[in-house]
Amino acid sequence: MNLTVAEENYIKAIFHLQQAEGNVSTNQLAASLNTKPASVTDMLKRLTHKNLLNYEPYQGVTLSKDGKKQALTIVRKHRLWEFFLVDKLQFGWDEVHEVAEELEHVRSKKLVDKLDAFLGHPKFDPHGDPIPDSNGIMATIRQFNLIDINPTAWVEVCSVGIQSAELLELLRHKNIGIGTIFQVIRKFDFDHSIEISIKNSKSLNISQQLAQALFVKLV
Amino acid sequence: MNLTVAEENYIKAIFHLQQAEGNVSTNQLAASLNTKPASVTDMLKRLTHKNLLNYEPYQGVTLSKDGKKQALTIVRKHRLWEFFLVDKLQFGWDEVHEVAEELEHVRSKKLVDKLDAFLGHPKFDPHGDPIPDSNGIMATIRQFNLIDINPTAWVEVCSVGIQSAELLELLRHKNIGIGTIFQVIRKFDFDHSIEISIKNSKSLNISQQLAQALFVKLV
DNA sequence: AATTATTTTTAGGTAAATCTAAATAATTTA
DNA sequence: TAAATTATTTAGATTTACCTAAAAATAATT
Ligand SMILES: [Mn+2]
Ligand SMILES: [Mn+2]
Ligand SMILES: [Mn+2]
Ligand SMILES: [Mn+2]
Repeated sequence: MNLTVAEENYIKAIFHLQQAEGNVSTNQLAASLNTKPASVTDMLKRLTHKNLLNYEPYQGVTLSKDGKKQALTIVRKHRLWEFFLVDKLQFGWDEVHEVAEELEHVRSKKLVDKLDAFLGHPKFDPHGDPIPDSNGIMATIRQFNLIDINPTAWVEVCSVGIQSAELLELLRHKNIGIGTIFQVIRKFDFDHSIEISIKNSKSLNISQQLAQALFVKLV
Repeated sequence: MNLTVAEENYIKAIFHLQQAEGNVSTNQLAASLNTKPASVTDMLKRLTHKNLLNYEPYQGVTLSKDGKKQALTIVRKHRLWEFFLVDKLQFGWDEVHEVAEELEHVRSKKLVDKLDAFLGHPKFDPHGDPIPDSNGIMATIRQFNLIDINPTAWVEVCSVGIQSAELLELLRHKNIGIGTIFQVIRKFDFDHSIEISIKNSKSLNISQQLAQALFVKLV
């Protein structure tokens, strides 16, 4: 069953929204897709008719088993292309989302799998989000917000909460990226800033705002 | 002025058809785009209104200056992606057209130019067709059909007239590809087959059908 | 030149994906 | 719990990109 670009965008949006909050509302979808609630209702009916959603009028939606499978192949394509753009074409990770938003709709199983192999079967995209494999299975690691980590713990940066150019600029300046390993040294109550020490390197200060944008795993 | 996928496909089809025969007819376009003449007329009006065509009812169309510029950026994208698929992802050149048909519509000047650089600014696609540069300029070499070359001439294969898997299979078997250099030794009147001799290698026979599918330049 | 055949356009219609405005359902507040 | 507010759906339009059937223009044949 072949989906249109619009249908795929809806499926993907529902997938992401339901991760965070279970049942997804019409208004949430309208906001996330930059469209109007009335348009969303139309589309929900169409996707329900195609058995991709569990939809109860006025009660919001979730993806059906089929819908979830579709969503995972779109997410896989999106993240593989993002990896390609950053790793091979030298895009900054703040520039790739828009382009990947189009590339994710190119239909060719062979293309995706060959791209995956060409890239060396990456497990995470440039923002640290896991890439589903061809069976829709993706790594799930226990992530914590840096703001919640206590001193002396060693951690590895595994994703970012925001993808702005400004964040990227700051991280580059501080020499921090996905995969960087460091130890939390101290937390300051006054401004909630954090002192960290990057593996064999000098220690540096992380502001509250920055800490809130960084997700790490314990190592 | 941003074109839809359908509009881009029309512009590109007109570009290719007018190369061969000047004014392009409604029926030619309908055949080439797998659609109906009535639909073509509709679209011709829309594209004319956007100043991309010179269209005189009942007299066929050609691209305007603007239309030609648009066409060249689409052709550039199509051929760069084909090169990418064959050179980096190991597709056979009979498999790439369909996928490139979708990839060519991804809108990002930056993407195209970075892809071009990543690929090493290739001048020809896997079928031997020239790739326009970012200004729309492409190499033009004087090509001849192998069937028209006379004995003792040295030639280099520069493109193929057909892109079938069957042709690719045969060429691989004979160890011939784009760039292969050989000498035409003899032509046989009975079956119009040709004896050729590949540079430092044994001589071999090319059937009439094969010769008609190969385009070469004199070296 | 008149007839026939072919090509192209027009007329009228459909499905997808959007919209605005109005109606209805659900939730919150007083 | 009744009224007010908010969320969602329905009704009715619009645009794009197609379609079929019929009319009109052009080209080819007697
Ligand atoms: Mn998208
Ligand atoms: Mn990402
Ligand atoms: Mn195309
Ligand atoms: Mn090609």
